[in-house]
Amino acid sequence: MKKSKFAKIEKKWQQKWEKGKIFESNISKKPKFFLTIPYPYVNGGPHVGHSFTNFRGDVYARFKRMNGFNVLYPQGFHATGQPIVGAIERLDKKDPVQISTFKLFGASDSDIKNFIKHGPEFTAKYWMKKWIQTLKKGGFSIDWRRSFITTTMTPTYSRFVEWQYNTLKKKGFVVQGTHPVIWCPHDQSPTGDHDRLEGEGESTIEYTILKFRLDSGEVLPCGTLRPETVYGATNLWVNPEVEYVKANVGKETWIISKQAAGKLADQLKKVKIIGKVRGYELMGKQVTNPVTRNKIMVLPASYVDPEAATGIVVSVPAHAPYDWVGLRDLQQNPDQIKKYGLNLDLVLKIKPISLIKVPGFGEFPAVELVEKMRITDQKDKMRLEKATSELYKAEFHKGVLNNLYENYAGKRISEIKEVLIEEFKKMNAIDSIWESTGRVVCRCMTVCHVKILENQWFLKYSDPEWKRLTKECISQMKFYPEEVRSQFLNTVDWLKDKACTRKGGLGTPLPWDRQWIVETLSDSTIYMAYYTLAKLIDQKNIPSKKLTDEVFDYIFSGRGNPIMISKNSKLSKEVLKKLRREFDYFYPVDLRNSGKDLVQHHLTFFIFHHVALFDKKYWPKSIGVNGFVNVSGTKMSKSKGNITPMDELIEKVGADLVRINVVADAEGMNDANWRDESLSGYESRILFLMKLAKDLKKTRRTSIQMVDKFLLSRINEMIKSSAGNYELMKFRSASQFSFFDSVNELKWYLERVGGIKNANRKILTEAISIVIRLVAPLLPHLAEEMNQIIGGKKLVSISDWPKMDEKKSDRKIMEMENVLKKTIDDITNVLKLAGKKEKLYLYFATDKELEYFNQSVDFIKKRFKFKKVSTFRNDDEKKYDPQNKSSKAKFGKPGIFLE
RNA sequence: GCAGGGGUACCCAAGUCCGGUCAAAGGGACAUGGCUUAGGACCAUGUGGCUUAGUGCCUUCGCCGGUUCAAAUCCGGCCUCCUGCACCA
Repeated sequence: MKKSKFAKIEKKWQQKWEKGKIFESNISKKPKFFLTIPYPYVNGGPHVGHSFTNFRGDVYARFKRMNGFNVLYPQGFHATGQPIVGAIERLDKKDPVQISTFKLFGASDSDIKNFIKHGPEFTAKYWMKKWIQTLKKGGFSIDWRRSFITTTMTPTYSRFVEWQYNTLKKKGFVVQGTHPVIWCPHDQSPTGDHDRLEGEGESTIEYTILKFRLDSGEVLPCGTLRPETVYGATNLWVNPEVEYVKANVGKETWIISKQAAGKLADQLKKVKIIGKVRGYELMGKQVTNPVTRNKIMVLPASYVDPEAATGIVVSVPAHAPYDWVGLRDLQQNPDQIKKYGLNLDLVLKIKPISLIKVPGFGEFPAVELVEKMRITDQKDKMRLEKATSELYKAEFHKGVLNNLYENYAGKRISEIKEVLIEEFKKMNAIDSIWESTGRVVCRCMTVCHVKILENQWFLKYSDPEWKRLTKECISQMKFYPEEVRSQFLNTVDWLKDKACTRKGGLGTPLPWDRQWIVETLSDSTIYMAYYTLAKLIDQKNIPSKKLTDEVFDYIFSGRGNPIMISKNSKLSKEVLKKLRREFDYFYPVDLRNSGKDLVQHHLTFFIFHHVALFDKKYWPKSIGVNGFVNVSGTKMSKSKGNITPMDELIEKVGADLVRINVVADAEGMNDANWRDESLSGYESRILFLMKLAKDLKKTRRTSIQMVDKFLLSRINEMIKSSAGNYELMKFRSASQFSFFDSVNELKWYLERVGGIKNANRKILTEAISIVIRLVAPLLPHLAEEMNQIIGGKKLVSISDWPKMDEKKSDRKIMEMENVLKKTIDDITNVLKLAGKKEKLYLYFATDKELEYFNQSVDFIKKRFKFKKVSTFRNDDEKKYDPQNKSSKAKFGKPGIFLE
């Protein structure tokens, strides 16, 4: 692989930075600025996808450092939970995808053997080292003394998590409860989106069970999402080919599919199977409708799926396309009726019962829709599904109940559904069963169902007071871009209680119930506070057992008696006070930057936990959010094989080019796009600046001209516009001003003065030195290099941001230069229309323009290769003006005559 | 389904909050000319249409409609793309 031409330069400056310890941040008199980005999960190395968030963090850190802040920019590493454990399991099974992913990031065969041999913690630490190597190569301005890896691998950090949860529990924000989850009966664990072979995005939903009863007292429970249609039930459907079971459910005996029995057993019901019933045995039996008390019949339907709900279905043919088609099929098939020994007359007598009036439909919407869509039989599942969802939606939102409902006639379904369910409950007519919204298959190939977990621990995000505090914090925060604020507020509103513990994977056990481990998103909400302590904890080699809850309470709040606490914890009073001082100096978090996908969970949790655990003065100050990184316009993913490791990229094109190519590509919530073809544009401009810096010694002129003042004016403008955009994390705009516009101004200046020799050394040096500092956050290594070339002694990384000098920013000169540029455009235009000319005559309306242009005659002459250029006031009597062009002259627009 | 953010010329993208100065910054890409032994790099010009000695006009900013002397920008409706939706990092 070809190495970047900047590699040597970058290495050189990285070493100087490290030697000078300039990014190590200690308590000082300067104002501090504390920023963090999420710690990466270490089951692989960094790739371009990480680069956006990471580099944005570093650019901002560098910008703030140059603006007089004592910047703390630390970096930790994350290894809580299942993924790294899963990765090792896959390696063990020789999974080629996992092996190639690790190899992509630079692991060798022997590394991989070691991963399997030494397990997840070893592997996580291996990748942490890789990350640090790459970040150093990228020139990140991180204080490495504060790094750590979660959670139990750093016992002191684990202790910190324990303090966090003990405290949350004391405040009532951690509670125990039950909760439905999608569950794999084989793995005996919840099946999250990422663990699914099939059914990503499916969630849990509660079906109502309508308890129809046989005369014998046994229950035929029907699962439905529309219990309100029970009034229109004409029959039940049972699949004659399926073997059902008879089971004691609570105090009743239910006939249900075998699968349903399994589900109910996982849903807090006592289920005991006591026998079997063949579907066909139920045909023709009479059951009593639990609400209307009407008697209806059990009929056969092949579409009834034993996997779905109870495996028994209530038929409402007027409003359910499936039911109508089932009924129609049966009525047109006397053989079938005979086969199951049903009474032909009774079957033929069944008619749909109309319940709901929907605009656009008559009495029996399902019948109409089936005919309209030409659904031929119950095997036509595609069209039946479509008809069902269409009709259900229409009826739910626009449907109105008819007179069958007595008290509720005329009401909309959407407003009456819950009321009816309550009523049915009181009648002991219903029960419920949980289902997933669609089929979910676990990675282990097992079909999943819903389990109701008991004794799960929850973070009580639903707590109104907690929500209120969080919103109060949000209202005081800054957001970059400001648009995400409403997203945070919305998230706070809809956030419900969240399970915060798990049974498997790496992590910190819940201190009071150690069978549970604090789950990853829940142990990573306030760890920024740990950065402020990490350095001292390492240096003083403080054991975790000395970090008692009392100690943490004192450090984070300042409350408590240090002498007593020191005595109890055996932590020296001096160290205790030092820890407190570190925290108090660096906290709060001034900026947290992250990808936009984290807004709805991590970043919101981050705020929740801070307001719960810390005093107001330690609440976070701002959040920055950015988009993702696409590669050449397509989303990055393992399956597309377009994951580009950051390391490789830095080797190939250099850290600064990678940095600017990502960071300056998009701002706001937009996704950045890695494009190789953009690199040459950056590179050629960088090389131009480098050459200019080297060429400074060739400058000869000492007099000051208008052009010089113009250059300084423009560069001064750039200071302001760059800074404003850097401040708002709008790095694309910042690069526009600091880099592209500045380079264009410098190029224009060189052309105006007629080459480097005719440039004014003092002016040009000043301009370049400003530009170097303006681009330094984006191109830190190359800025250092250029600064050295022009004789700068101090490291740019810790230099002051250039000051905007109002006196040097001369509006009038910029206006004049604009007149000149416009005039040049006009001359170009005329030449194009009129053909080649040799002499130019310009007529000005003001002396000022005349004077300005007189200093630029050589430039104009050279540019158009004129033999002669003459300038006049428009009222000059001695002027040469055969076509009276001087009459066209206005301020800002001189008259032009060419011949 | 719920919530949030988008759709601007060949491509990326600024402009939208605070209507006119917007045929619409900047960057790519392409074309022509210059420079060069050649290639690259660099410089100039051009990239909706017609017109013109430096001008003027018409059409254009997802689609349809509205407000206004005036709309990429304000209002209403529609189409469409992206992100998240929980025990998963």
